[in-house]
Amino acid sequence: MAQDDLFKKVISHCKEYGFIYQSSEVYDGLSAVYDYGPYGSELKNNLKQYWWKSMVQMHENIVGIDSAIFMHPKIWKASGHVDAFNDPLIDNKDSKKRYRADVLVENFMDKIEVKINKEVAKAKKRFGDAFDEVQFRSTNPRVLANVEKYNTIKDRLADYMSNSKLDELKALIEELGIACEVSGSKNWTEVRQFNLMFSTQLGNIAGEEGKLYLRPETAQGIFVNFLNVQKSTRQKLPFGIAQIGKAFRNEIVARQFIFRMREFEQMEMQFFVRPGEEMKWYEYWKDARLKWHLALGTPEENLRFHDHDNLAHYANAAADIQYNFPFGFKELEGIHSRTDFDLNSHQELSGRKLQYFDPELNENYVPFVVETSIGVDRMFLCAMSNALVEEVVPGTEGKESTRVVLKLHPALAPVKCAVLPLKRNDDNLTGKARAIFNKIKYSFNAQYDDSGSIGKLYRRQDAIGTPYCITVDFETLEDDTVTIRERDSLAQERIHIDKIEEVVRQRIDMKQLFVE
RNA sequence: GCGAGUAUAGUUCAACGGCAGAAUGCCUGACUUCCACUCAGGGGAUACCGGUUCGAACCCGGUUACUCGCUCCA
Repeated sequence: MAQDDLFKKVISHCKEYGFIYQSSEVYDGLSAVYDYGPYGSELKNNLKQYWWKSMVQMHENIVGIDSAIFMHPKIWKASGHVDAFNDPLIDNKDSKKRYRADVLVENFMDKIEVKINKEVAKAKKRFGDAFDEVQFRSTNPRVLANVEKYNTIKDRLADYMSNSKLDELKALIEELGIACEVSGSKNWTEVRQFNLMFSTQLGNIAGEEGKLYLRPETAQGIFVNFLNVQKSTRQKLPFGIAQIGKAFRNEIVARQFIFRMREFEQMEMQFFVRPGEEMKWYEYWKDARLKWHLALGTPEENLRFHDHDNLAHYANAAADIQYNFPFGFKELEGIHSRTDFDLNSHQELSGRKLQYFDPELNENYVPFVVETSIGVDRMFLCAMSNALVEEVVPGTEGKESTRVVLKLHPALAPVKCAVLPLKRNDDNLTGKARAIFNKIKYSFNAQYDDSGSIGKLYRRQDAIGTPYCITVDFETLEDDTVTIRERDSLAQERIHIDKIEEVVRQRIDMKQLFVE
């Protein structure tokens, strides 16, 4: 399948088979918000369960929490989200290129600086050894004028930025005659503020609300609970705290289906380590997280590491695990060495000590943090893009037919097993099949279906990724055996009714993902 | 957010400014001994709001959503 073709097919398959719907569709939808349907929520839950098991249950030194979405507003001050994600943006109407307004001004200031230095260099050449640079800088009228200009701009920019004077920022850009690099024109839109965080209010009396943010990441809920968790679970460093939860971000451009949504779900783990040991653990988690993806059967060639060049304000090393989505290699998961930035900030702003007493070193310190952070929805999209296949299979009377099949790992599949009567108009067969379904439904998610020919029923189950189909035929009525059909190989095996639960349970067991 | 394009049954596509149709899927029944069989019947759509016109799915304006470009990230 061609790549962009695949993307369209994934989206329509998700809708058609009840995995994902556009939010508020009857009202024409809500931009960049999606709802998970019956099979989608099963798959999503299975992904979360796989992550939780592998992180929390498989590590004695990792525990899980579930912190609230609402948090004290100061948390976002401390984390840097209030300041770092409030970029003033401006568009050039001719080139359609978008810039950060403050960066435009800063670039202009850089040019002035270059001019000054050129002037100095020129004079140096002219005067030779006798040149006194300090004196020249403090007396040359052209240099002085430019320094004056530079400082004025710097002060004004600082004023406009810290006081959100967007109109004046635009006026400054026009006054300086800054032109777009691409179009060369000075045809600018208004400067607009980009707010990363959604705000809401606490308190139910109008006018008395306190401003509150919906969390833009789950990590801060872990940081502010660091000591609570450490003390109540008696953990010693290194140890980790994991959390799965919703986060909210206003995106400038939110697109590409569920890849970038305004409301999304994160699976994050913050691993607290002794300062100086963070790079060792950073490498450890990079490796561990890649293995997690490979265990699911995600092809190695579709996964790669991508090291960040521009580090976020809190990190000293950062890498992405990228997946080859239908629209190219994009970030699926991030592994960040977050230093002690977050705990330190919270310690400063709250005035509470957030330190660990290390009995080995006999000293207190603020731990360093290595974070693994993966988007559930991106993982969902990865699993779906990876699994959706169209293939030619032998059909009736030797004719070939195509089938659409979701080759999800059995442990992730929304429905584990379908029970299908070979003929639907025979009460003995349907009755027997229903009885089998009613027996196995307690063990795992199963389905009963008799509304079509056996071939059609198989195809339906293929389309939602059901790994096993139990077919009840006339032989079943005689000796209580059924055929169990495997989704990917189409192989059929005859087993006794009493063995169904055991056989299926063993093949869908998540345990097999943890065996090295 | 800006620009360009798109919007008709669940899906894929038709319909001159003049009765909105097909295929497929779905539901019901019949038939069928292992990979979308066949037959009969049924339900189902012009994204939304307004304008032009005797008459609008079709022309015009606006809104919304989606796709593609420009930025950021899980």
